[in-house]
Amino acid sequence: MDAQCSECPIRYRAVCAKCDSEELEQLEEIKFYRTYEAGQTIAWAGDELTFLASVVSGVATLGQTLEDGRTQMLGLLLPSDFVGRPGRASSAYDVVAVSNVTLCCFRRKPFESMLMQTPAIGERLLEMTMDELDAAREWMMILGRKTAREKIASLLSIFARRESAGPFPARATGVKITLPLTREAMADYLGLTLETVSRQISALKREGIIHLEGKRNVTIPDMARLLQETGDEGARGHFA
Amino acid sequence: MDAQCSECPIRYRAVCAKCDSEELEQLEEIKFYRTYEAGQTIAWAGDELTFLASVVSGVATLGQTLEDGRTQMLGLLLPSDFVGRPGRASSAYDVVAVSNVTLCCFRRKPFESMLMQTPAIGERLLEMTMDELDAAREWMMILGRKTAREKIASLLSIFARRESAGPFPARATGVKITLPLTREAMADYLGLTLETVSRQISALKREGIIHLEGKRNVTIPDMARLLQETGDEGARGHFA
DNA sequence: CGATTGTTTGAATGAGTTCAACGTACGTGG
DNA sequence: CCACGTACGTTGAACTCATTCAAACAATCG
Repeated sequence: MDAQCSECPIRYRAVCAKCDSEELEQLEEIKFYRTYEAGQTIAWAGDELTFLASVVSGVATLGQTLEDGRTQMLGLLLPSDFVGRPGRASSAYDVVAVSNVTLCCFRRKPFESMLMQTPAIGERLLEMTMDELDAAREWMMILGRKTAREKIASLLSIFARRESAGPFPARATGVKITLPLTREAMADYLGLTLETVSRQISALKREGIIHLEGKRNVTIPDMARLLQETGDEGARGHFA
Repeated sequence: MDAQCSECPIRYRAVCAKCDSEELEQLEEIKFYRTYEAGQTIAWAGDELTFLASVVSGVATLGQTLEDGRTQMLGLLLPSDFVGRPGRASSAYDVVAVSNVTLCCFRRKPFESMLMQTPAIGERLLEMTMDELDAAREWMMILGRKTAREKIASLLSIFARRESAGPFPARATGVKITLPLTREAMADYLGLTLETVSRQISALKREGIIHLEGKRNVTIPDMARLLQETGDEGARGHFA
C-alpha cells in the first residue's frame, strides 16, 4: 500500500532528496502514509509527535496561539517540507491542514538513528532547515517593519515567486497565482486583522496592481510594480 | 598566535562541540581569529563573506535594512553562535558588532569540505540551526501579535532567562539584569520606535514591575508579575 | 565648556483595529 | 428548485495604540 519512494512526487526535494536507492529502501521500512482533511489539526503545540514527516501533498500551517486566542502563523508547510524536529518528542507549534494533506511519516526513533548514520539525510535536513531559517527571518522583517500594504504585496510576491518556482523573472508579466489561504489565514500570517487584509487587497485591485477573479485567483499584470509596493529595494532579486 | 581549541571558552557549545581531538586539529589548520570593535560592521547584507565563523566573545547583531532606512534586527549573536551559511558566499544580513567581538573564522572552502566529511560538525550545526529557527519563530510571535508593553516584557524576560542561564526559576525574586542593548537597538529588535520603548519601560517602572538603576540596570522584584505582562500563558516555561 | 549620544516626555497625527452591517457563494434539506 | 444556513469576504465608522515631530534632559568626551 505504501507507494514506492522512487515514484514519489517529492523524491528530489524532500529530506530524502540525496538518498541513494539503498537508503531509500531503508526509509521504506520505517515510513507510512497518513492523510488529513482540510481543517483538521495534525498536532497542537505541546502534543506528543510520534513521527517526523514530509508533506507529500497539500498545504499545512505552522502556528502558535497566545492564551487569549491571538494567533500567529509561523510557517507554511508545502509539499516536500519537513514536519517535526528530530530529538524533540513534542510539537512546539500547532500544525493544521489547510487543504487535504498527505504526510509521509517516519517513526521517530528509527528515523533518528538513520539520521545519525546517513549523511545524505543530515545534509539535506541541514539545507532545508537553513532555508526555513532564512524564510523565518524574511518574515521577521515583514512582521516588524512593514506597513499593511507592504505586507500584502510581500505575501503576494512570495506566492508568485514560489508558483513560478525558481529565481525570479522580475520582468514577468501576467503572472497568475492562486491564494492557498483564506483572508483570515493571511491575516494570521502577516500579523494583521482579516479586515485589514481585505481592505489592502481591495486597494491594490482598485489601483490596478493586481486583478482578482473570484476571491482566490490573482493576476499580476506587472510584477515590477508589485515589487515596488513590497518596500524591499526596487529590483533586487531575493536570495541569489 | 592562534589559541588552542582545547582551551577555547566555547569549546563545548560552538559548531565544533562534538569534534574529537583529531578533528580539532584539522580545524586548527583552517582557522584564524579576527576582532572587531564595538560599533564596527562585520558584514553588510550582500557583501562577500570569505569565512564562516563562531563568535568567541562579545555580542553582535544580525539585521536587515529596507531601502528607506527602516531596520529590523533578526537575531543576537552571542558567544558560540555561528556566523554565515555554508554554501552561500555572501552574507544575507547586516552583521554588526555591538560590543568588542572576537570571531574564530574558518576559511570557507576548506570548512565546507570538512563539513561534508565530518558528521560531528554537521550534526552540531543542524542542532544549532534548529535552535535558531525556534528562536526566530518565537520572535515572529512577538513581532506579529504582541502589544508594545508585551514586547518589552517579553524582551526583559528573555534577557532574564538568559542571564540566569538555564530553565526558569519562575518564582524568582529580585533578579537583576543588565540590558546589553540601547533603547534604539531594542526598538529595532521589537519592531517599535525608540520612543515607544522608552515609554513602556517607564510605565513598567512606574507600576513597580521593574526597578531601574541608571539606564541599563534592571531589577525584577517579582518575575511572575513580569511574565504576566508578556501575554504568554501564565507560567508556561518556554522551551523545555 | 560645547558637542555628541542616549534617553525621557509631551502633543498631534495616523495606520490599523474593533465593532458592526452587509454581500456572496455554496451546500443541504424541505 | 428555492429557502435557509453557514462560511468567507467586503465595507463603513469610531476608536486606539503606536508613531511622528518636537523639545528638553543626562552623561560622557574631546
